Amino acid sequence: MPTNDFDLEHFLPYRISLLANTISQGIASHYRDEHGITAAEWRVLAVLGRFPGSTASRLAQRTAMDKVAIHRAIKSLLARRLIERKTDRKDRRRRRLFITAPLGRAVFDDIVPRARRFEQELLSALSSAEARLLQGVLDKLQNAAEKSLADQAISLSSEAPRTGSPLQGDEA
Amino acid sequence: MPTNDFDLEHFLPYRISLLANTISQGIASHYRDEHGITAAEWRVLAVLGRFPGSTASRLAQRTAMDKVAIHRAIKSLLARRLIERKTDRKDRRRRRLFITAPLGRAVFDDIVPRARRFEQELLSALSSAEARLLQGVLDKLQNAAEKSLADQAISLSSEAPRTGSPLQGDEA
DNA sequence: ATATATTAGTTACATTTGTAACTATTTGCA
DNA sequence: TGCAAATAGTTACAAATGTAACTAATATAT
Repeated sequence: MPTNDFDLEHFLPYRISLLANTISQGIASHYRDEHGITAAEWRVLAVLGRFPGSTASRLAQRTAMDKVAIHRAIKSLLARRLIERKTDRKDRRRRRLFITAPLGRAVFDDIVPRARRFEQELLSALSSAEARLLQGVLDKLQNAAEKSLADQAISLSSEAPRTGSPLQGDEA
Repeated sequence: MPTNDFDLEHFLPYRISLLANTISQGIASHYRDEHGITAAEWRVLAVLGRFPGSTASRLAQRTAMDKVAIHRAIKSLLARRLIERKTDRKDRRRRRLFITAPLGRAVFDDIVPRARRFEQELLSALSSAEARLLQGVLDKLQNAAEKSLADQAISLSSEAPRTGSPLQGDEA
């Protein structure tokens, strides 16, 4: 029996990918228009605002971007003097990053409220019940997706199957 | 007052983008491993399974991909003889596309159940109440995101502001 | 103490993706 | 009719992204 009744428009992975696409377009223009900031750069700034002195690899963990993407974002932010870099004296491989005093801070303080407003625009489309459930739903979907991904990785590799969880958490 | 309390991990656009990323990795490997199919190619197949004889531009509408992305997917599927192409006699610009009889169909019939299974893995992580709300939530978020995007476009252009809805629907 | 492995960060290259220009065909209309 | 505008599809080029190899510094183990 051939399967003709598959409907892309209601297929959950497609819906989510579409939504993420539309959102990232929206958010990209929010950031870009005023300050020429990409989404990746914005992520770096956001984490540095919260965790000043983070290293590139710490940023990679916290943003789920790989280290090359982080590197590029950092490079561009450094060039525009929105962040600065200090080599750690204990471990000279590490370079700690900080938002610069007047310049980077100004951009950051301008963008954060915009980001919040955009998020509010999205959330205000939902009923309060829906909004309340959303974070939990996203958590669960994220975990399920990661789990499925990990299971596949196991079934494909002839290596010894992993016992633990797929994504090890950060420190503290 | 500087804004230091912005938290990327709970920022809705980030969460959704992260989820979409993880899902698309998962789904990409689902498709790719057996048949060497990309997500774009899968979307084309999915629509052609439902609407045989669609043209490239119709596919672009139905998959929210632009015509160049569609073109590339089609090209690759043609090369592997998973789809075939017939020039419309009424309008010779149009080339109607069809999944090929044994080959394309076999791939399609193999992938659809996998896709469904993956979707089920995701949905089964949710409570029935959450699952029930999800489609509606995604619809609302999608509309809100599109609306915000459209509003921005208006505020940026010096053109006459649009009156209608941002995305015109399909025929039928 | 020294060789080996690991980690941080960077660079180089290949692949993918997006943007714009182009051809062929059809449509609208003076 | 015939000429401008629109549409379908394609191609060419530029920008973004991913993969792998590399350097420097530190940690580990003998």
